[in-house]
Amino acid sequence: MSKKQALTEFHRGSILAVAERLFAEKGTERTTMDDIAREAEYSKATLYVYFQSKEEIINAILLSGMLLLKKKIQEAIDSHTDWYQAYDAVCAAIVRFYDENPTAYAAATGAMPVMQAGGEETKGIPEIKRVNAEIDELMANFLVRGAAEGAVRSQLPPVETVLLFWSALAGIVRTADVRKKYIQETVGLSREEFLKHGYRLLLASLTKVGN
Amino acid sequence: MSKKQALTEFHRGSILAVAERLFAEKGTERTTMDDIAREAEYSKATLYVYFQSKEEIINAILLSGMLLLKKKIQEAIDSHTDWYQAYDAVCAAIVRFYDENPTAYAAATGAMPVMQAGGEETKGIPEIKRVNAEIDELMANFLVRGAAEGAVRSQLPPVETVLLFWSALAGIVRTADVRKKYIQETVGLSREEFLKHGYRLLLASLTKVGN
Amino acid sequence: MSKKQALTEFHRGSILAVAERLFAEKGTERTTMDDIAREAEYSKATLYVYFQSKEEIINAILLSGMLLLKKKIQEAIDSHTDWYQAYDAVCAAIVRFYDENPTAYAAATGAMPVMQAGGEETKGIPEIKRVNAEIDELMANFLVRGAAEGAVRSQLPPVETVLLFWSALAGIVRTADVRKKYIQETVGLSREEFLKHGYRLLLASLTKVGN
Amino acid sequence: MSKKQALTEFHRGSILAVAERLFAEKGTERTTMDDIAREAEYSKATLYVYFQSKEEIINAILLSGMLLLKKKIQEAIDSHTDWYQAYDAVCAAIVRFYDENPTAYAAATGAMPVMQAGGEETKGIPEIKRVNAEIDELMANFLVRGAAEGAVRSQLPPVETVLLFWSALAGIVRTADVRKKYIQETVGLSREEFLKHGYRLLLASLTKVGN
DNA sequence: CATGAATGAGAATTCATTCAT
DNA sequence: AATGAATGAATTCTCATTCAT
Repeated sequence: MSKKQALTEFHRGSILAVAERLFAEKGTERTTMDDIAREAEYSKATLYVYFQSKEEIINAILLSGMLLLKKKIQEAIDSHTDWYQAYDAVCAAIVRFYDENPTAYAAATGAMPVMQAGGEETKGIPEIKRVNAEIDELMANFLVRGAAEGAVRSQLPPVETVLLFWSALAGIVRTADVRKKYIQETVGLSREEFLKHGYRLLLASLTKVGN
Repeated sequence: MSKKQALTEFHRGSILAVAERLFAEKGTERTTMDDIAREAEYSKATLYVYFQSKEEIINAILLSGMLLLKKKIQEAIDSHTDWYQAYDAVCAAIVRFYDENPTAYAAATGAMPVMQAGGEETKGIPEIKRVNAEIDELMANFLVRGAAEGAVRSQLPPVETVLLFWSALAGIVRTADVRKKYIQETVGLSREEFLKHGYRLLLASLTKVGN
Repeated sequence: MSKKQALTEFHRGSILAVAERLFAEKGTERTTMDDIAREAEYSKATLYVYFQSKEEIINAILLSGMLLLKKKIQEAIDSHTDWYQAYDAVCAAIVRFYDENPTAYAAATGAMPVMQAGGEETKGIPEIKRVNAEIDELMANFLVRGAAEGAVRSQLPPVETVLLFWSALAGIVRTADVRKKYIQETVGLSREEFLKHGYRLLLASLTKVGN
Repeated sequence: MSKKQALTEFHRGSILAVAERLFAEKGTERTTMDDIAREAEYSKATLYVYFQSKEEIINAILLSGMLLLKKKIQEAIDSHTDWYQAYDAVCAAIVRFYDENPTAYAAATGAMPVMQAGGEETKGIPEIKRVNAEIDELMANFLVRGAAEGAVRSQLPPVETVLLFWSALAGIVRTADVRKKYIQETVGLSREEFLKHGYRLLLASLTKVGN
């Protein structure tokens, strides 16, 4: 990559980092280009040098986030030969990802609509959907491996189960964050403990015997 | 309630009904006061006679939605003496509620932030939180009943498990809707089937033996 | 017309009057909604209460201008039984119109493109074109009358001749205005004299014998 | 001219050629410096090496256009000894010029304001005006020649008549272009035929006997 | 000389909210 | 109570111009 390209990537990255943070804090809708410009310490016009529109910024965050998520999950899967340990690693990776990329996570789990009302699929959307599907596939294979190792109930259809597991986990992760204070007050668990219990509970639904 | 109060309630109700529908269609952010006024056939200024702000309209919808949800869940719990049948009824009620009150559901499951960034808790928020807690309690008791009847693993701490179950189900319901098309294409299940499989899977995590 | 409608018309009229003046001074492109709002002493948002867009303001000016022009020409035609006198009256009316409605005049003579680049004919454009055609017809009939009275060379095809005459006159009127100073300096004629000579010259091209 | 100057002229010419084309396509206002830079394959900043501002580019186009026009008219005048034939050649040259240099033509005929609202005459404007006057003179002499040859009514004051003729022709040329479709539909004439009829009609106003 | 990069100053349009009647 | 009218404050996006290298 040339020096010029590297610099461009650097600026795009700075902008995306700020945007990701602001989106996480206030949502994409309530985050204005002015906000991003101010925090990123660029002029508003400069934003438009690096991105064609606000939507492109959002999509860039979603896409890079999804790619990262895929990578993290893959690494977690490969990290342990023991399926149960790998399962924990995968869940932990997902939680960590949520912490660092809430906006992308929202899109990955369908909590944010990825297509515009306009109807025409905007630039970048197809890639996002593709990576989304690749993640599903990754997880489905992981389930198949679990079944092969005797850990997972073999009568569960992998793809469907992945979608269910994935959405259930997404719900738990989201709740653990949004209602953190409430959880602490009512059941006295830190977010991390709550999440751990959460994916243990989900594990029970996948495995042969109550865990 | 005096005649005047009744009339006021009528108008508030008309407005809320329209707002709920529009929020469901376009989201709260993209629904304007103009939209609501036009569809409800009031002048925009009149909206401000019955509600102090757009936010109050949103909160009113959330609150009434939560109250309704609580009622529906209570009814479902009471509908069957058999715990397993009651479980199905509860899940079905929740899904139905999501269809009819997506905005309130989003708030009930934490998918929508209920408090303003401003810091000061706006009017109505405490009530919403209270009802939210009451629903959790209702469900916790239902779990306890399940344990008493031998259906639910007794070592599960009820309140915590409810929160987990609740958030997992919320995730599944949301995904089933948002990714309906994707689910149909990849696993060939209708939304209803997918949801049914979903709460059966979650049931397995609660009960003693794989179901 | 109700009082309300009358008031609305009043406001629309005020806005249009200011816009017409600014368009005349700086052109439609360089006149901003801010300019119009400031001069008309409304807030910018109020402009959007009375007109859906800047384009609607422009079109409204064009249409009302064209209607007025048509009326003035009709009146001029009817003002004298003698064709030559009526001819002078028509030319004078057109000149006067140019003074008062330069923007509409520009559109009427094709000096301003009436359709948007977008392709889709925007609201109001068809009416404008229709009135434009009606004016051409009016003038063609006037020529026919001139021929019947023996004033105009009868071998001239009326519609075509009107288009030519009309565009030639438009050119003269425009030049008389834009190059007023230059004309004064080089030939020592006031704009009015220059114009009078202009339409006398054009008359010569229409009539049997050099005039 | 030094080699350096020649190179500079080359670059200025490249830029102006592109700008002229774009101005013709979209108008000066809607053509951006970015557009020009992209098409001319220079960086935007380089444009400012060769021209102080967008306005200077516009003026340079106007000036070179006017010079070209003057040359073409001169050639047309000299092309035939017969005045009537020369007249046709002049008109044809003007029409051709319009096709190739619409922006300059607009300025030459006053359809585009040549001076800025700012008041201070920008660089290049005086030259433009001078050439404009020279063209007028050229044409006036041509008229005088016509009178001497007995073709043109001798009582017509040459300079004034040139201005009138010139503006009338400008109007016809412009209309023939802008309303081409309308003309085709209503009188069934191609633009070329319409224009020919146009300058024949104008000829009648100049000559002794109806033509 | 040539240019990549950056931006200040707008531009049209939107929307929640207020207020006189 | 009900509302027509008005608007301040944003919002996304654009563009001519500058400047360090």
